[in-house]
Amino acid sequence: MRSPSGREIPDEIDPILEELVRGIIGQVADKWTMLILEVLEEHGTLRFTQIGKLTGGISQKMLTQTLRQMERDGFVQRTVYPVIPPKVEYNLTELGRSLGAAFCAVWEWAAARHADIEAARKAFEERNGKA
Amino acid sequence: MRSPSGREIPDEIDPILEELVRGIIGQVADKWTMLILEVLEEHGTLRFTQIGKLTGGISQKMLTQTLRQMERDGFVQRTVYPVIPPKVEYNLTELGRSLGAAFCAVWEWAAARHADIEAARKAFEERNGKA
DNA sequence: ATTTATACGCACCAAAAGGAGAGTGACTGT
DNA sequence: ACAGTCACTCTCCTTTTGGTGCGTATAAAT
Repeated sequence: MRSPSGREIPDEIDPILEELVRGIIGQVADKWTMLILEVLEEHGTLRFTQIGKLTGGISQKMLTQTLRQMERDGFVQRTVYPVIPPKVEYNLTELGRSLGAAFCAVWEWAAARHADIEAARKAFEERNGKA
Repeated sequence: MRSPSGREIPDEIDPILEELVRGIIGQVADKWTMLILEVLEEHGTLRFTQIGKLTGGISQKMLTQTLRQMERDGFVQRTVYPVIPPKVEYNLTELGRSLGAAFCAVWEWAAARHADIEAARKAFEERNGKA
């Protein structure tokens, strides 16, 4: 089967896989996850507070939560040094890096097409905003 | 600048573009948006209630809301036939189809790597679940 | 006269997400 | 003795999200 655009669309999608994939995308597309992914890609290995500063505006709660999720999913590696005061380092795993690479396409699409989207929004407003 | 993975990372990202792109991805990665994108790709032109049935489990409120958003952003075209009872048809625009294509990479990544993710989750549970 | 069908809008409510700020444990520097 | 550091955790509190059910217009069908 082919879509009107001509590109291939899987005929039947395994619903279990679909559910799982959707879940993953949902998490990954999360605001903080993407930001953290970016800063870790740029800076390599970082510790907790550094990530917090570099992402900017994230609360400690969200930082911990997001980092835990990413660790759980195998995107980041968490290294604890048993010193005092505590020291914990975070860095991307290969899986995490491959995720960033996969999302690059969406990034590029959004960068290439955002003008079209904004134009569509303007047109929409004009049609429905004041009418 | 290059990431440890060797793939190119944009050096400086325009924060305005970044914000916009993040917003778009956030919306698009939404559960219902993705589902509707899929059914419209598969079935071409559909009307309101048909989309509701095919997506399965969506409330009318969310269906309307998501569809409006997609129309606003230029992903779907909405055609109203002034008949009674009302008839409204929806179909993807070229922009909508290109969006689906862009997300394909993420889909494929998730499909290819979901086993790794599940393994990571299991390992994580074993480390932290009972310990 | 009443029911049915369609594509919604609106008001209300429950659940979830997320922010703010205080507390913790143990050592180190003053 | 006492404040400072780090990586959290815990408890409120507010905001957001999403579901449910009701209302609506109008013509055709019963």
